[in-house]
Amino acid sequence: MPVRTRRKNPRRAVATETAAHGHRRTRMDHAQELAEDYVELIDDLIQKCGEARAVDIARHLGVTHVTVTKSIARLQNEGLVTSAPYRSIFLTDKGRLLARRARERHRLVLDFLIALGVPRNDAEIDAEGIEHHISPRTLDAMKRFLKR
Amino acid sequence: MPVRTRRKNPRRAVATETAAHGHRRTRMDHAQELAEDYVELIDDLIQKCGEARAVDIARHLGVTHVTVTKSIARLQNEGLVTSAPYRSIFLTDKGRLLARRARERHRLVLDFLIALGVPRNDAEIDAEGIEHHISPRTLDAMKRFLKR
DNA sequence: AACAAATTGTAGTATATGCTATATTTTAGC
DNA sequence: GCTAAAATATAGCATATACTACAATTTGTT
Repeated sequence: MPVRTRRKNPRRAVATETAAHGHRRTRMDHAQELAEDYVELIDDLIQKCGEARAVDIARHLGVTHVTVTKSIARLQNEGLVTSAPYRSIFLTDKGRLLARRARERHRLVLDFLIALGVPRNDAEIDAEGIEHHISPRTLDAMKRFLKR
Repeated sequence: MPVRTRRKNPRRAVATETAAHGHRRTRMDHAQELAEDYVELIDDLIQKCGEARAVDIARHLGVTHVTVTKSIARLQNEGLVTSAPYRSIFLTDKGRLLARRARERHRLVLDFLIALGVPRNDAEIDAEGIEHHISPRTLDAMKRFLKR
């Protein structure tokens, strides 16, 4: 008595490959997500407070300072920030570029959601997660919507 | 020579707490994300193929069967699926409910992006990531947009 | 200058999610 | 029934990201 059926479906194979591609994109989005959040926040803190400290980043993200310290170490390995023990955190040119791109995308998604009729509070929270999953085509569509 | 400035800003403290809340929501979204993707896919496979097998799930998600096996074990611990060695995977009532909710949200976000003017291919990939970061208010706004 | 407070660093732990390699079980074909 | 192929399970490894506890350093106050 077979406990499962076997089906051969070449068309479904193609659909599956497409879906797999989509899921891989999502995982890649996630892998980049923390870096984008950090450099964006570091950029904000430098502009608003003159410097970025681990304690401020931790408060902003709702994690412990240990999590921030370890994350900063990884970002330094990726060439996005520079930091030294007990010193402020700085962005590299690469980090600043990523921060700018992230902020632009964040700003656009936020403006779009508000224009769509989402209350600002909800829009701000949702934009935080949505911004990392927007392809250029979707960004373009949101821009067109904002211009109408 | 101080290496950083100290600023006291009560209003900024409130803003930081709000931001932290937003980031926590995003992390909670992520924590739930894999479960939603799995139960939605399992539901799809059961409906379209009569059964859900690890090998099909792995292909669809673009991961190895080992990753699926471990993830299924976690979902079973969460009461979302039932599975036994070398046997098909089934959804529990709880899992079926989550799958339905996830699919509805997925469908809505996808339709919305297409209506917005995003090419279907991009819309499908973006929806995969976006669907997990949509609050009820944003869902409502998308529904209104689709009805216009 | 001394001391308290605040911040940062280190060690260790935990879970999630991904992989390779290999073993085991089930299914399909002959 | 036997064997090959396919699917699944297990072991071990890796990275990311989160925490607690405690130590070290810096900053602020007196």
